[in-house]
Amino acid sequence: MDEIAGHGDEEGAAPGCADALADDLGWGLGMIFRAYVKAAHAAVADLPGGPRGYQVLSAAAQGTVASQLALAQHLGVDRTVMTYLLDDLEAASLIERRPDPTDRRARRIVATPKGNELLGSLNDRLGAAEAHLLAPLGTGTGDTFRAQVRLLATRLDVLDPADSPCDLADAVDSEIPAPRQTGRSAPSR
Amino acid sequence: MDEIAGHGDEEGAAPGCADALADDLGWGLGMIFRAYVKAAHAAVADLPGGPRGYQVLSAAAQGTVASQLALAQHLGVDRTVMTYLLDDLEAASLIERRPDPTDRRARRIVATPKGNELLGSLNDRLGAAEAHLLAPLGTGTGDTFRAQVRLLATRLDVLDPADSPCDLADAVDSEIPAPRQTGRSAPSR
DNA sequence: TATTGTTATACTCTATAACTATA
DNA sequence: TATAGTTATAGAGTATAACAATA
Repeated sequence: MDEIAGHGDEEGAAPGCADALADDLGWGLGMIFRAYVKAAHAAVADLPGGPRGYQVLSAAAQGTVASQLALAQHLGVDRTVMTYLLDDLEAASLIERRPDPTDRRARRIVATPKGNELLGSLNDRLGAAEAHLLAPLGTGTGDTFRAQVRLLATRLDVLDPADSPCDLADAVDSEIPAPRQTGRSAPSR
Repeated sequence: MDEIAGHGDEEGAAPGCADALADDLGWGLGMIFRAYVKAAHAAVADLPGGPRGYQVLSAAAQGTVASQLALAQHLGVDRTVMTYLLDDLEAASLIERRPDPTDRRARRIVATPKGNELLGSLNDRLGAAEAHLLAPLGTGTGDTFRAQVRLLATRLDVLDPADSPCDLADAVDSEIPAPRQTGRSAPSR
């Protein structure tokens, strides 16, 4: 897509901090998302593809990935990006591309034993990083926040019908033609 | 920073959708953030800089922007990016760079009358877009979510002391040397 | 003819390094 | 010497278009 990602700040934070940006949902989401990506990137360390490589590996370990395209759409990336991502993960012997017996064009993505083993430690490290990120909310509110994020992410399709998140497990047993959407909001310049 | 941004999906969402990715905080945050950026981009339409241009304009309208650097750090972008951003906004007569009487190196960023006027309608449109995004949560939970996002975003500094969000208003009256942080977590490859 | 996956190319955005002027 | 702002360059990441294999 486009922007909203950067790096560090300086110090001198005030407790009150009553500026308009703090009331801006976009600013808050950007701050949190940026902090998460930073923490997640450190947590997965040398995993090919960074945090997104983890998402691919995690999905592959479930054995429900019908095709590269379905996985790419589920993660919200282009299918060409998925090719590079899988190339790196396969080169690291973490996942495998297996031919789909019902469609020789498609490739099922499965995790290797090595991939499953690594996934275990990655889950632990990412879980710790997430807990650290949500620490300011406290335990109870942190769980509430997680639930809200999950609910919101899985219900985004009611806003934009072309953006539905849950097509992974479904696409396995039901092959939907999926009309390709190409419309984009015009950029600034 | 780096990745996690893409585009559309296909349809066929199941209500249950019980896959591991939905439990992944990073996946959820990515989905929400991506949807927000998409909606915000459409809401601000032809504003130079897109959603980030709005954040700059919003901060400028407050009259508390001590310098371009302070604003850049507050928004989490590089100071070089801020130059381009302000160039475009100034060319559109939405903001002005005024010399700081106390430091002839720094530039105060203020919104022009035209910028303030535009900001009003942008606030309306963005507010509607945000409400639409949070609609699946319901009114009460939506406000709770907003509050949690705000709280989390303004308390991220307890995690990484080098990343504090509230240095905008403070930097106006107290000039802090601010040791430049250059350390970065090593990327995958 | 349409779709999956791959490859090559171009574009956008970001990061790094200079440079000027001030302090 | 250090900092604010600018500019130029290089790099990472992404999107677009073409292609081969299959449906």
